[in-house]
Amino acid sequence: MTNGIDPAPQEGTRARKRRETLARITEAGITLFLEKGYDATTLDDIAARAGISRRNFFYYFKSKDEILLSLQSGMGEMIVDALRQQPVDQPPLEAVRDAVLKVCAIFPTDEMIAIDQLMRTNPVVQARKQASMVEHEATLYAALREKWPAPDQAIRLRMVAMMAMGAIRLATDSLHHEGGKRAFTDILAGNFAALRDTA
Amino acid sequence: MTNGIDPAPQEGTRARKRRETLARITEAGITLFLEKGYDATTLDDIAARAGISRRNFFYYFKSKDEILLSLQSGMGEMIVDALRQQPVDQPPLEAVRDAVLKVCAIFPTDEMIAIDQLMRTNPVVQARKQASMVEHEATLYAALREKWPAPDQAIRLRMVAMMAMGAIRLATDSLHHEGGKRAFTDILAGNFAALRDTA
DNA sequence: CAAGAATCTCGCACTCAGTGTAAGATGCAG
DNA sequence: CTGCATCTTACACTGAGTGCGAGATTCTTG
Repeated sequence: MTNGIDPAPQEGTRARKRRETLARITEAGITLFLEKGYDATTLDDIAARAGISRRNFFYYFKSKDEILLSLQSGMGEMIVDALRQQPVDQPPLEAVRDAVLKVCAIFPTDEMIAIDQLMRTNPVVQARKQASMVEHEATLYAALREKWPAPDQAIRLRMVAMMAMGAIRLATDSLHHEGGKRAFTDILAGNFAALRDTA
Repeated sequence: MTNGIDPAPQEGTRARKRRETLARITEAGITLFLEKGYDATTLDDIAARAGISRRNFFYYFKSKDEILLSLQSGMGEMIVDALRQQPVDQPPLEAVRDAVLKVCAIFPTDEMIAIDQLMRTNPVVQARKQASMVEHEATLYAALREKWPAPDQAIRLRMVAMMAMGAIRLATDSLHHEGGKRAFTDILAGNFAALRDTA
């Protein structure tokens, strides 16, 4: 659940203010979404609470749903970073599995459920979430190709990226339907095991 | 690319008119989208061309993007039907592969490219398309469970459904980037082969 | 430090998708 | 024929997102 708001070595006034405003908008959005629901929360509400004009909201986010989407926008890069640190002598699918498990262990399960719940209330948001998974899939595929550049591996690596992101997606789905009985990483590990046994 | 407009044994005046109006709206939409682009086409344009009021459009479609989405809404059911006719002694992934290949052979490649191109022009439409793939995935999973009801197979079958729909999605992606060099079914078959070799 | 560029902020006016309502027209079943 | 469900329309409204232009703030460079 990382947005692009965290660190900043040597940042000037401008960068600091931007970061702060971004954080204020995000917090205002999440709070109001949880309070009155996604659809019932207008951009006027969010802007007022964040202390900015409605017009200026669009200088920070392209659309209302980006507030929620930004919460998981960092995941793609995090997985890629973790993947780069895996040994090369592993089979690709196992390397990705280990990387994904490391990254997902960071996110608190209850927070994931809350955000997921929120996204399910609006079909467009839900759809964009799936689309962002597809983007992460593409990012992951690029990283896999860097690590295993042999051309005859390309199709296989594309499938690996697809399966890995699919495993994550189905794990969040199970998490939602189980309501938190099993830990996220356990479900995820089970999915990867099923993948290996299947194909 | 089947919408719910085709057959109708014993249909009354009402059902016939509804079918005709639905077809007129769809045709008006597609024509205008291809002519002026998706975003530049307003619901007023579509309604005028289809000979209905703007308000009445929403009696046939929930939203503008549903015109495009409806073009592939039948695919899930078609795959499921094809799957039911596969022999049971096959491994699940192979049964799904054969079913998918049969269904996809029906759709003309050039039409698929045209619709796909259209959808790529608008991020929300694109996102909803991915979301509809996820729905088809769920439908497929349900059908797989019917055919192989053993409880210990459940997770595996969920992965199979995910991989199959993923293979289709990545095939349309390749189709788009290659611009029609290879036939769709060839790409798809290649993807399934890569799946089997990988996991 | 001064001046100009780049970034940020706002208000206003506008387009368009989508919804609520209420009233009229048309097809259907008893 | 008559009541009921379906279809159709016009009107008014909310809210997301964009274009524009003008003012303020921060950064950069001479």
